[in-house]
Amino acid sequence: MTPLPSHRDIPAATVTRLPVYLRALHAVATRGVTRVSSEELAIDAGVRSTQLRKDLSHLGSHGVRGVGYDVGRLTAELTSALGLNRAWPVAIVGMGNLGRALAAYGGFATEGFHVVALLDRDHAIVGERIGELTVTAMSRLPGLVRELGIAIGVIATPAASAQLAADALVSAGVEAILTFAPVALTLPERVSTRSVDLATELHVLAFLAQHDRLAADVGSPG
Amino acid sequence: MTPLPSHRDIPAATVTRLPVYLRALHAVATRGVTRVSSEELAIDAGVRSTQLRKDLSHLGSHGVRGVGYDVGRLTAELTSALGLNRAWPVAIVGMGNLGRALAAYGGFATEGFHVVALLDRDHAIVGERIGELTVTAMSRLPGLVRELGIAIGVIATPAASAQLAADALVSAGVEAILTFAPVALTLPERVSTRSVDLATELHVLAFLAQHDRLAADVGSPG
DNA sequence: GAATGTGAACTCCTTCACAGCA
DNA sequence: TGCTGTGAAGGAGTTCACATTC
Repeated sequence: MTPLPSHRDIPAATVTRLPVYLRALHAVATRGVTRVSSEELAIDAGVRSTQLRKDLSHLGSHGVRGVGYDVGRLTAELTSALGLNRAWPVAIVGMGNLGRALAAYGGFATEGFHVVALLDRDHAIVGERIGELTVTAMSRLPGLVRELGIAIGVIATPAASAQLAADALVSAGVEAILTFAPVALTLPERVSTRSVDLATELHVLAFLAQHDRLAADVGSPG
Repeated sequence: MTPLPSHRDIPAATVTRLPVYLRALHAVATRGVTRVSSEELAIDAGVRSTQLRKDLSHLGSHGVRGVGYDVGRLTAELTSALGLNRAWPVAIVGMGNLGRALAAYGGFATEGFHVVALLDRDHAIVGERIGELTVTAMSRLPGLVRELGIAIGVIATPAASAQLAADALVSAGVEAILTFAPVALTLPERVSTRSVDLATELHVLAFLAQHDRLAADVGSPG
C-alpha cells in the first residue's frame, strides 16, 4: 500500500544536481569533515543553500536542525538515490576518435560505470583491440546486452549514423543512452537520454562572449 | 539612441537552443530545401513548433505567414545572432587524455572554432608536439591570448587544478570558459562558463534507468 | 542560538489559443 | 487557407521568509 521509500517524483532539475552534491560531499569527506551545514556544502557545489536544502528535501533526507548533515549518511543516501550501489556496464557505439577517447577516458570507470563493450558498424574496425577490449560488430549487440547486463549505451558515431546506433541500442534492450552526436534522436519514451554536444556548448559561449562585449560597449556611455 | 538591432534580452533557455536550430537548418539545406515551416524544422530540432517560433521571435526574426521561413535567410540570422561570422580562437588547458582528444577532435574546428594554443602546467609535457601545435607553459598564456585574440578557453585538467587553470585564463583576458572538470569554478561575473561533465551525465542516466525500472515494477499490479 | 525543512511568493519557461498576414 | 507571431494561461524551478527542532 505505502509507496516506495522515496525517489519518486523528484524534479528533473533536482536530479541533475544530485551528482554535484555527491561530489561536493566527497570533497568535504576528503578534508576529514564528518558534518556539514547546507551553507558549506552549497558553496562546494556551486549552488545556494536553500536550493540544496529544497533538493535534499525531495529525497526525504534528514539533516539535523541546528547542526547540519552527517557526511557519511548523506553520501549513502545520495549514492542510493542515484542507483550507484550497483555496477552499470556501459557499451560504446562508434569507435572513431571520440569513441576511442571515451574508451580510454578514466572518468567513465568511477563509481560503477565500466565500459564492457565497444562496437562499430564498420567491419574494417571490428576485431581491432582497444585497451582491454576488442571492437565487435553491431550484430552482436543484443547478445552482449543480455550477457553483460548492459543498461547504458553511449553513442559516439557521426551524426548521420546516430539514429541507427540508437535504434540498435534500443532494440537490444538498453535502458538509457548518452549521445555525443549533434542530432535529435527519436526514441521510445521508456528510454532515457542525455546529450553532450561540444559544438553547441561552444556556440553558446560564442553568443555569450559576443553579447557581453556588446553590453560592455553600450554600458560605457559615449 | 536606438538600441542595437537586437540580440539583447534573449532568454537563456532560448540561447541554448539556437545552435540546435542552426544545425537543423543545415540538415534541411543539405536536402536541397529552401523554405521550411516551423513544424518541419522543429521536428529536426527535436522541439515543438511553438517553442521554435517563440524562440525565433526573440531574435525579431521574420518568417512569412502562410509560407514559412527562408532557409538561407534564417541561417544567416542565426549565424549572426550566435556570433559565428567571426573566428573564435580557442586555447585548451590541460594536456592529459582528455585534452589530447579534444585537440584532435574535429568537432572543434567547425564554424570558426580553431584550437590555436595548447597549455599545461607540467613542464615535462611543455614542448611536446600534438598535431600541429606545441604544448606551451602556462606563463605564456597572457601573451598568447593577446597575440592570437583568444576569447574562449577550455579546461581539460583534473578537478584539483581546474580553479588554477580558470584563474589563469581569466587573468589572461579570456571571456568565456568551457570546462570538463567536475568542480564548481569561482569566476568573475563577466566571464561566461559552460560545463560538460561525463560523470554527472552517467549519474543522471543511472538514476533515470533505475527509476524507470522501479516505476515499471510498481506499474504492473501485484 | 543555529541550522534545517517548507509553504508561499516570485521568476522563468513552455504551451495554448488565436489574431494577423501572405 | 496556411502558417507565423504573440498575449495569456499554465507549469516548473528558484528564492524568500519563517516556523521548527536540536
